[in-house]
Amino acid sequence: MIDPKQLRQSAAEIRENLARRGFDFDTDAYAALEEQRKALQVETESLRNERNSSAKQIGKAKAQGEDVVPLLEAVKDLGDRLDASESRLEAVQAELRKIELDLPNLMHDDVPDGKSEEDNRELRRWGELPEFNFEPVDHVDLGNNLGLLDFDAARRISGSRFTVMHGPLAQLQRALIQFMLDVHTNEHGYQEVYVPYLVQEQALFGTSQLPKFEEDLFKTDGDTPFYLIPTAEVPLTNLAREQIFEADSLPRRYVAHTPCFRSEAGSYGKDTRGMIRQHQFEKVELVHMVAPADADDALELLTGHAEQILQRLGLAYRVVALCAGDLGFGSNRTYDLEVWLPGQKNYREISSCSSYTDFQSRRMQARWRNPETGRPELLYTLNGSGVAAGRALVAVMENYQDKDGNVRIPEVLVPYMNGTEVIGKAR
RNA sequence: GGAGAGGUGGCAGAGUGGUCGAAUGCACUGGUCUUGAAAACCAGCAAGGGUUUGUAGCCCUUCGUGGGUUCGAAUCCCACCCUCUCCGCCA
Repeated sequence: MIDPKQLRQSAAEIRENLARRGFDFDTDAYAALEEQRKALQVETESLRNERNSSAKQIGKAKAQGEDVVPLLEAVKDLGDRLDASESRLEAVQAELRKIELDLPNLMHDDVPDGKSEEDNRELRRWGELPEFNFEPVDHVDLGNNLGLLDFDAARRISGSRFTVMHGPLAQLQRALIQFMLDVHTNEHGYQEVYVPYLVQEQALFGTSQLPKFEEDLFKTDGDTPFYLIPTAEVPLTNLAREQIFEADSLPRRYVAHTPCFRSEAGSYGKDTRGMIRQHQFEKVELVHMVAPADADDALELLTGHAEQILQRLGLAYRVVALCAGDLGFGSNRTYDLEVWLPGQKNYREISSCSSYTDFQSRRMQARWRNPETGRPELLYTLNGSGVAAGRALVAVMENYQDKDGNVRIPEVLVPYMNGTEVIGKAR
């Protein structure tokens, strides 16, 4: 959520900033509502003030044994006037809130112009593209041939966009997760956290998946429904909900491995082959909570931590800065890591690292105590995949295949595979 | 699932209809004292929002959550949520 105060004071600049995303902010409608809000709020609060002071007067009079009947007479209709004023105020506030919750975040000045993915700016590449003296196949063919990837079974159990993996392949994904967690906790200074996979509405409001993107989420039945987390960003970032952190406890860096659940509504026909886009996938997520002045550095650091994983796995990738049109709803700035997939002869997103400024923390009331002012102020949040385990598995399979259809294990993972160096055909 | 107890400020803990945003203690911050520290003493110390040039002043809201009674609710009534203890069940 954008600061409502800023929304009132600099509506024109905000509209321009959001227009770069292709978002049309109707400032006139907002200003009109805001004018009503102000009048109604002033009126409501002064009525409440009146009520409070007369109640005190009555109390005082009663204590002194005076006749309170005339005083009661004077406040007879106050309650009704207050009720009317309150309900009009609430209606206007609800409309304002609806607009505010629908507004995407302001963008960083460095976000490149552009409408779609094609306009993203490539920042750098790392690694040599692997060369094969045979025609490399994709992970689906590899997995099928090895007898370790079973989309048929997954379809019988759960339908499309699910995967069943067997033996060493299942183990390889676990090895990847374990490796990533070890690097981030032992070398990058993250605290590992175990979090709930089912969360309530307010958590998703906090990180801004709700109210706008409900159709992307799986939801349970019941009076107080749960949502399955689409990313560990939700529970991790909400650790700061309604908290005030001391300055010396920042930055806070958290890492969690969780499964992620996404309905993928609206992506019918996209990435239907293989396990690139699934309803359920494993991810290692990184979250930073920082003082505002440190946010720019934190994004570089966070991205670097995710890059470390790909580098140690020996996977070629590139880093792109998302353009205005491709930027996520709540993001102020995003770097995507795209890994090279020989099976697709293309770079595919494997990590997305975003800075949210105070967009999420305002919704969560996540604060820190600024020593310069002595007051609680909103902290800044960042998150990024470090990295998506399902896609990392795909990348390892495709990049490390040989002409016989075996998959070599990257050196750093061998210890996590009990010494196994190659995955061959199952017998 | 059954029985009981309870949810108040950073923590502990008073408060059962009226000047209560809330006693007291601890913690914390500043000061006095001291060579320094401790102790003692003095003072300060919740959050959100509105108005406003204002981190000044004034005002509103908040005692688990939501409703109700009342001129007035932390306090009374109703519903819900959560925590703890015991019993049952259970990975």
